[in-house]
Amino acid sequence: MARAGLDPASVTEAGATLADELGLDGLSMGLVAERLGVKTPSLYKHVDGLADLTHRIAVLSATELGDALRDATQGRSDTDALAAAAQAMRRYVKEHPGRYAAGNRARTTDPHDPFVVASTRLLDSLAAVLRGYRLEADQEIHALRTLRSMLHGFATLEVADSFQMDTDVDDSFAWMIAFIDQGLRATVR
Amino acid sequence: MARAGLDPASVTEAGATLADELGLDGLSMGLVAERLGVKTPSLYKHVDGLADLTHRIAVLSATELGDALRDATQGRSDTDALAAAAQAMRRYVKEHPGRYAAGNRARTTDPHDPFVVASTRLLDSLAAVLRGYRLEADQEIHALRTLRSMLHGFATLEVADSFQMDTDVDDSFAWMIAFIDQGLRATVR
DNA sequence: AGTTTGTGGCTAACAGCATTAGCCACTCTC
DNA sequence: GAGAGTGGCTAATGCTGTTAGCCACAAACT
Repeated sequence: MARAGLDPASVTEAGATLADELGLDGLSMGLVAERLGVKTPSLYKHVDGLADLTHRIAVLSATELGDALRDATQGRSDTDALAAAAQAMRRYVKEHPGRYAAGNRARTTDPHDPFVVASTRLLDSLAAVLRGYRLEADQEIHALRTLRSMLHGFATLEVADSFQMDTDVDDSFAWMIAFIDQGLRATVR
Repeated sequence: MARAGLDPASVTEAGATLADELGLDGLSMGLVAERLGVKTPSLYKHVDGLADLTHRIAVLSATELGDALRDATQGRSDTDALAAAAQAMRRYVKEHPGRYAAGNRARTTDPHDPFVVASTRLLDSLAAVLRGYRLEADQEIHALRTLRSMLHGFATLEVADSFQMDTDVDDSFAWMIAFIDQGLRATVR
């Protein structure tokens, strides 16, 4: 049999793409194998089963999203940085719902887990945006959690098709960003 | 064989409880049957398979959460109502993560689906809270989506154990509620 | 009370998926 | 060119969801 030239990264990438297309629940070892032109058991030479594959997708997702946030906020500050970060996050979740879902499913106890590293980097990018608002030090964590909750909540509700009404979702998102921007400005220092 | 006295509601309840205990992904027909003291195929006399069971749990969840919001906001207004609704939602998701997850997974096209009815009622309760802030009519939907995103985002991140740092999560939640309260007050009318 | 009918259990069987064991050919190295 | 390791494969197992078909009980009707 001709070698297929697979490795953990290519298997993960194929799995991530499939998860985006079918939803994370639709992901299966069989489909990944088929997509790679290989029989299912062959995947086990590169990846330690479906749980491991899912976790690798989570790491990929956190890394990619962290990069997207970094790129988006590069050279911007305050309101601009906030808007750019928010849009970047929303777009990433819309384009890669399966990957993002994998990231949310990830549970980890090990602090050396690459997922922890990647999501810490991701959170740092969001925290950097907030720094432009010069909040009190002890309020920063609360603001970070609030911002993250909003963005995460909005994006997941949107990809789950949970917004009824036909009012434009883009408008709502813009409104929400303006809302948090103004709120942060008004927060006592 | 002595009859077990099951019906769709009791099967759904058992499934919901199991989903809360094990996570929605841990839910299986076999476990539900075992918990009810019955063999797996018997469940199919009451429920149309795992997908149907999950959907019924989603309806249950939306209904219960709607009731909780209604109860919590009863007789309160403005800031009090907002805080009560927010706490009620957070508590529900913490106590019933599996049910709530089922509600988020629910996809539906049919407008007569009881899930649509229940979640509309739920959203109405949140909208009622906002009415106390006397926003412009065309801003209400945006504010509703923002509020919902925040609450949904915070609660799901919390039950997914996604908040690192050991800063008190209760404090962050209170901060977030105060944030949105002040923001809504400051919104131009 | 006896008969009848429908319902809600059951066992048996099957299909799909993840996973493991064990084999074998190709490829890279010396 | 010989040898070792790697990465495919087939075969087999176990678990889960689901369907088919049987049979006993309970309620309803005569």
